[in-house]
Formats: sequence, structure tokens, C-alpha cells
Amino acid sequence: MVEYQASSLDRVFHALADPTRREMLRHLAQGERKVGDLAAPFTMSLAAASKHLKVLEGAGLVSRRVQGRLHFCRLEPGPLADAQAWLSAYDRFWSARLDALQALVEAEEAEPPTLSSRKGTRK
Amino acid sequence: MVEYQASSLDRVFHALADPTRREMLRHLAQGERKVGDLAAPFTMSLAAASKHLKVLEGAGLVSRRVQGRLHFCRLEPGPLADAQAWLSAYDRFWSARLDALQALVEAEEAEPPTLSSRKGTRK
DNA sequence: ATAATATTCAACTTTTTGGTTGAATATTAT
DNA sequence: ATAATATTCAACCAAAAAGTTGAATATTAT
Repeated sequence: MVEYQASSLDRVFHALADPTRREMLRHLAQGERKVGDLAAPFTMSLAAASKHLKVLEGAGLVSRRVQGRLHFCRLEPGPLADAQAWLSAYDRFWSARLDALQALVEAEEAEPPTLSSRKGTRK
Repeated sequence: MVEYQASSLDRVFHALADPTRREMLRHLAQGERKVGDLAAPFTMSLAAASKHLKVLEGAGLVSRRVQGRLHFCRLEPGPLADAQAWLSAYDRFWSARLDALQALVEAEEAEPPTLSSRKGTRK
């Protein structure tokens, strides 16, 4: 292994690979939340939830503002945009796939099925 | 932990969280590749690279066609689209951020900064 | 000052991950 | 038949991840 340092994308995708953390982000999308509020929906201990939050922070997906004993977390969307940018390099693949499907459908619409047409009759 | 089964998104994001695997996808974006060709750029053993491929397959990101002793891998873009769909739920956050920036820039272009200009002037 | 609340920290456990090596399997070439 | 090639499999190892519990810290309320 000996990976001296995980890249930013490594950390972001890793952070997103856990359902607890994705759920936390979903809540944060509604606005700022206290650590305790973010932890509440889960059955795990508060310490465990706190660790998940640290992973999200480590990936830059969450920032925190401490006010007294309360820690308010907020969503930081930048790294999500980075992930999306990486994925968008592959857009052409599924758009190509969809284009092919659509072309098929349109061809069928233009030329309605006859007795000789094979299994593609829809609607 | 006790996670009885990882969800599809879990597997996809996990697969993307490793730079070796992302690099393999990048090569696969050029077209079909043999296992050996995919492994070649890396210093790790072939067995290790083969395991990475299995993770990609497990996430549905790669399929394989065996022809004699050659295994040809191809990119399966569907799960990437799923990941992108999940991320797109957060589009509004960074677009909001960018809109704010753009508004600032446009405001500066329209009305060049003066001594009295504050930061909130829009359109 | 004491108690309650919000959160982290430290130590520990179990599972998963990412890597190794050597042997096994299957296919193709000589 | 033998050798070379392409790939996986199995056993193992070390490090990281995900969880636990109990103690520590800091803040607010009584």
C-alpha cells in the first residue's frame, strides 16, 4: 500500500461510498445542522457518527462552526462539483448509449411495425 | 459494521475512490482492453491489478468477454450515470455559489468599483 | 459549585482493503 | 508433448475502516 497521501478525489469518492455519510449530506442539504442532530437518525453511537463527520470534513464536503458547546455543520459543495467534473468526462459514453436507443425508437416510429418486424413493438 | 450488503452506489463510489481503478477506467474509455494491458502501467503485481478489476466489475463498471486465454474488458457506463444522477441532486448548491460569483463579476463590469461600492450590488 | 449537555478523544475489536507470493488453470505456439 | 503465455486462485500480511465503550473537555443551566 504505502500510499503517502490520498488525493482529493480519493477522499471525496471514499466519503461518498458510505450510506450513513450520504444520508448526512442529504440532511445538510436542508441547511446547517448540529452534530447531534446529524447523528440522531442512526442507531450507531454518537462517537461513530462523529467519526463519519470527520471523514466528510476531511474530504472538504463539510465545514463546521463552533458556537459554545454546539458544533454547526454545513455542506461544502465544492468537492461534489469536482467529483461531478471527473464523472462528466464519461458523459459521452452513456449519452452515446442513449442516443442509440433513441435512434432505434425514432426509427420505429417513422416506420411502423409490419408482420416482418421483429420483437421491438412497443406501446 | 454488520452491513449485510453494500448498495449499488456504495460499490460504485468505493470503486471510484482508488486512483489505480480510476486510471483503469480512463484507459477503458479508449476502448476494450486486455487484463494484462490494463495492468501494465502499474508497478503492482498482476494479481493485484486483477483484484482491482474485480472491484470495478463488482460495481458494474466493467464487463468482460473471454476469448481463449485473453480477457477483454470494456467500460460499462451505466453506474457512472447513476453516480452522476446522485450528485446532480446537489447541483443547485454550487450553481448557487457560482451564480453569486458571477453576479459579483457582472456587477463590477457594469458599474466599476468606486470608493462607495459595497459587496451586495446585483444586476 | 454542581449538574446536565454536546462533543471529542483514546483504546480496543473486527472486518475490509490492497498488496504480496507461489501454485493452478486454460489456451496457444513450437 | 512441451513450453510459453494470460489470467485467476489461495494463503497470507499489514494498514485502514467502522464500530464499541468509557473517560475527558468544554459550555450552559440551576
